[in-house]
Amino acid sequence: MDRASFYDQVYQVVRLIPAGRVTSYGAIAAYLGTKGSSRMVGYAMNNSGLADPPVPAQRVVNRNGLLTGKFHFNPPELMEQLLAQEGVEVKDDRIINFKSVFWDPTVELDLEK
DNA sequence: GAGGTGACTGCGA
DNA sequence: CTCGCAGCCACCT
Repeated sequence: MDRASFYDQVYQVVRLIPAGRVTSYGAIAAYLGTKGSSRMVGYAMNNSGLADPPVPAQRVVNRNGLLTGKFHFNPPELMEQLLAQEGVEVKDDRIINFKSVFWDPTVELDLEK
């Protein structure tokens, strides 16, 4: 149960994000049941660079599709480069057609309904 | 053990 | 569209 830290749970979900798609911190938080604690998701990503296997943090953005965490990459511009590599267009630190590439774990993973 | 922090979100103006 | 305010809670010092 609590064997896996909140961090690990976040990493697992992020790694399930298919290439060319993105999701929001709130979506992940909601999937983990900590909907009200979207901040914790972002906080967990703080160690994403140290996680193993690596976490595609570039596929995680805020609710506006804005690359809020780009400055946590090294170098910062790496985030949009990785996204562009996967076919996600980024303009002015924001994802173009965000709705089209949005990947909601609560929908894609919880196929109950 | 207590306090501060923050890769967020929703709502009101 | 943008800006500001408050709530949220696991992790770190």
